[in-house]
Amino acid sequence: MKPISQHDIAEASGVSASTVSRVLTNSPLISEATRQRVREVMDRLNYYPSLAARSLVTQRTYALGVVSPFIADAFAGHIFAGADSVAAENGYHILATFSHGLSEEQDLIKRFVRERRADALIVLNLNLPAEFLANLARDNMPIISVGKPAVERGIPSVSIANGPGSFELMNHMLNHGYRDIAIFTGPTGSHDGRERLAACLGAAQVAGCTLPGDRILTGDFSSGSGERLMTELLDSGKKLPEAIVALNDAMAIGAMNVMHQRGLTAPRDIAIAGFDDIEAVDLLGLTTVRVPRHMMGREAAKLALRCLNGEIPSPSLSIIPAELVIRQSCGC
Amino acid sequence: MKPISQHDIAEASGVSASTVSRVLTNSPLISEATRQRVREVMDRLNYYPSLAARSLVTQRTYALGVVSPFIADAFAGHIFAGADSVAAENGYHILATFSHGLSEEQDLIKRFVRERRADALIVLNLNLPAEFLANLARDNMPIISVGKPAVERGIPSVSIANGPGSFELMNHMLNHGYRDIAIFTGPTGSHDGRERLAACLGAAQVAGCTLPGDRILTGDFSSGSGERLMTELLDSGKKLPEAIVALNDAMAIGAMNVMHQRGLTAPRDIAIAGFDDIEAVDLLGLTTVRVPRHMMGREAAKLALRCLNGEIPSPSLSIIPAELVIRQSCGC
DNA sequence: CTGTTAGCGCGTTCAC
DNA sequence: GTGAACGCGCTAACAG
Repeated sequence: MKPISQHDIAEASGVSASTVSRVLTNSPLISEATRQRVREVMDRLNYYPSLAARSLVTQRTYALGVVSPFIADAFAGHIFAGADSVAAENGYHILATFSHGLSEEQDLIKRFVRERRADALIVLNLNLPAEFLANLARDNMPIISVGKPAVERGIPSVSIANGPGSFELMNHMLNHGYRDIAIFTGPTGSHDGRERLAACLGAAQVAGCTLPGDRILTGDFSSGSGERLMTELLDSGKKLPEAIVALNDAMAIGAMNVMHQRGLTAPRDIAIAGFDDIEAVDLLGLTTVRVPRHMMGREAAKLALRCLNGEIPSPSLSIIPAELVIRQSCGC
Repeated sequence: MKPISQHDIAEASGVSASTVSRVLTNSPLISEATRQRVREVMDRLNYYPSLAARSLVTQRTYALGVVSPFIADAFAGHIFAGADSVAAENGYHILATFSHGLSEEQDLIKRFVRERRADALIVLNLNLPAEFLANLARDNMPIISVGKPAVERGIPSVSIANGPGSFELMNHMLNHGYRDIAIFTGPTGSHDGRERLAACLGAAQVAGCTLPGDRILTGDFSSGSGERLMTELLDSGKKLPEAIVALNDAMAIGAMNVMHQRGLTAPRDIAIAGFDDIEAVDLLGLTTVRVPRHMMGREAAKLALRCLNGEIPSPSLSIIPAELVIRQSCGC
């Protein structure tokens, strides 16, 4: 069954194809009467314009490409959902792709661009070489970074308020009266990790509490490293800290697992907090800082859409507030 | 900067546009020599054919629509990733959308179909009225169901081997020597819940172990209901079961939380197992059954692609094996 | 094997 | 206000 075309509508309503096109594009040069009539016929025949044909002439696909590193699929789901929600509000769709490694990512993007599959790109954990990005710019393809800010490279970005979030979290722990606090950090290369650590240290300092160097333990954001760090702490024979602030939830969970195995519980024996608010931690009662992934997706899509309207001076940074989520593990 | 077109390639390589088209579509009616030459020019000029133009004539978009209920975004991420992996292998892309409620879902799908945004549809938790599906069929849009099988409605489906998975899990618990086992079930309406329960009961029976009615506790797949059920068990004053089989992980986690609060640990005090293998449970050491979401996505995309090649007799069911994942909570 | 011709379904001039 | 003619970039006959 062949789909109905503009031409069919034209015939059925006794006008020309261009008139139908005009009502489709909401052209003002149309009498209300014919507009009504044509609209009716379109409804009755259940007509939608062919995107391919429209794209061909407008050079727009009404799709936003979202490319995510393969690992991040759970994380990505929320970003997609957020982006999709604003996309849908604007007649757009989300073209989702996962990349396995940097070089494949570049190929994917190149295809998106050259095939004109999408009007703009949203890239998670953007990590592309500068010259590659320059080429994209030449192709007139707006690109948005989610997660790691890339504003200095002229790319509108949306990222999390790591600083304020960590500061607030740390403050909360300090307000509980804890003074001997250990911090489980992320890998040294991590942008998020650095920001979070700095803010935690800052909060401690403001509270007149200086953390000795051996209370800053370097992990890698994996739950395994959380387990390792906690084990070291317990096996060191030294005095245990009153509280632990893990710079992400996975490490916090790892730490809690070890505690659990040793018959310790949070916050009774050691208070603990994390960062991210991944699904699991609600169930564990972990106090943490929420990274609103859905909203990040929304924000990214908004930026993308704005770029498409030429509204945005390329460099622009949108910081999503991170909300302290208080559960029981902190001692509350 | 205007994108290069087929025409540009034709000029640059001294042939006609159709020749370029032929090498693009891998037509055999081309001399190896010119093919090489044209290919070279395409590479050099970094040319990719415009999808819109191609779609317009071939009536194919090379996109697979995936629509997921909004709630399932974490779950959906893995399905997307899986579907995308086979899509990519075939030059396809994934158009992802989230629906909020059934009526919006229908609207979304209708647009997909009429605008010809996608060549086939993959629907998660398909729950569409029969007449609606009939219309889709009239529009020649293949549709695949993921999760709930809908084969009886003539729709190719991919779902999980709930039965075998649960049977194996239950067997494992029985092999541990547990005879007094409580089961936390899903909501009565749930397809998955029913299948899992039946298999558990079957396994018990085979082992010559009959579970009394008060050992079948009705939950709703939420962690809250797991907590509630466990609390009831503990507060009942009656003898505790040796083991608990929760028909999904969320309930198992809820139950573990309550145990934890009461100073009990699994498997020491009560052994426990779940179903799904969501991210959280690895960290908790929960024995469970893995639902391979990535593979389900792959399978769905394969089915969709096959439909597009006319290879599939509409009704077809693809059951993804569910793998027992043994951790510590069962007593191992 | 290759070039020429004709649309695919739509938006956009330009006349009327 | 409305219709006719043209072109977006590509594939698919039809000739040669």
